[in-house]
Amino acid sequence: MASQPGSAGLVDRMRMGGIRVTGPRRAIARVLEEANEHLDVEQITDRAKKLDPSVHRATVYRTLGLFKALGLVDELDLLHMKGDRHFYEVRTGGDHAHLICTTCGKVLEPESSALEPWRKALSDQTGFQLNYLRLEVGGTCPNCMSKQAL
Amino acid sequence: MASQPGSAGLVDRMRMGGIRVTGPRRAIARVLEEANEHLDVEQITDRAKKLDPSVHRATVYRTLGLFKALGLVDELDLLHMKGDRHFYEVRTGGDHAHLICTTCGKVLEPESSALEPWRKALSDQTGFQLNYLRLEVGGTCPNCMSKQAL
DNA sequence: TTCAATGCAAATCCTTTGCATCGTA
DNA sequence: TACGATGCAAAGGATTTGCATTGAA
Repeated sequence: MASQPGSAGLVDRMRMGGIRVTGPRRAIARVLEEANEHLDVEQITDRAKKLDPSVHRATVYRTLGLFKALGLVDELDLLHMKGDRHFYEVRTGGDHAHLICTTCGKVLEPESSALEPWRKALSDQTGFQLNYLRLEVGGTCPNCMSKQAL
Repeated sequence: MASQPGSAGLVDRMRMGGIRVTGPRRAIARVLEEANEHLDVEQITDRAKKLDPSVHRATVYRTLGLFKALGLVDELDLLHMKGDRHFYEVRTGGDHAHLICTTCGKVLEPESSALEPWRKALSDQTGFQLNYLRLEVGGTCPNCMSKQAL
């Protein structure tokens, strides 16, 4: 449990961020924290409604925008596999890549700490202060490859 | 997977891909090849119209979709800096990152050949056949940082 | 000649916004 | 209590699609 960005729950992090903790926000936060996959707005809305039926889609958009601005969640598009929907995940401490099978849509999240030296070098060379890294890799998973071979 | 991804011009690569070479496609290809920045659909349409006034926005969408499917171009969103527009660039041989200043919007394209070992390891570990890599890094450029310091 | 490609306009899909009301701090 | 947050509905913007026509191979 690192004690930096990803240590506390979203509700606490909302308070730290200085925004109000409301019913809809609790529901959305819980949905995100309990998700095992990457959810899009529609999925988040549906699940949040089960926790609090009053949650409206517009609120989900607004809340995700806020969470994103506070650095509580990251927005992904997973290479636009299926339309232009965006997906969300709780932001944890470390960078990680997203490895997407462009055939079946499966998503893996390999560790990418090996990129740290590269990142540091990039910062040194360009003078940029880096604060966000998104790495998405597309390919074909072993399972889909064997199916294609048939 | 044409012979050498970045070797031939888009028109030749269209032929290799087995799609017809039409006026609108020539115009769009030329716009992409002559662009120094990353263009969105609107910009591509505007510029293509100067070469061939009949080019319609719908054709640009269809053509970009085809080019993407053939691996001739890559689609980027540059971290959704300005709305959710997508940007396009001609696909060359090697991977490269996109480094985006989230304050002024400037985009750099640092070499990322240093990622090659990581990519190989990822492929070995997961069994995926990798064919696409998108790396987008957000930060603040030196210029914007000094302005903020004031 | 043939069938892919195109222009056009309408349809879709995703996301944002105006406004009156509600509820956290 | 005050002001941020929300629900609802309507607006907005980007992208896609149906269809008749055009044109590359």
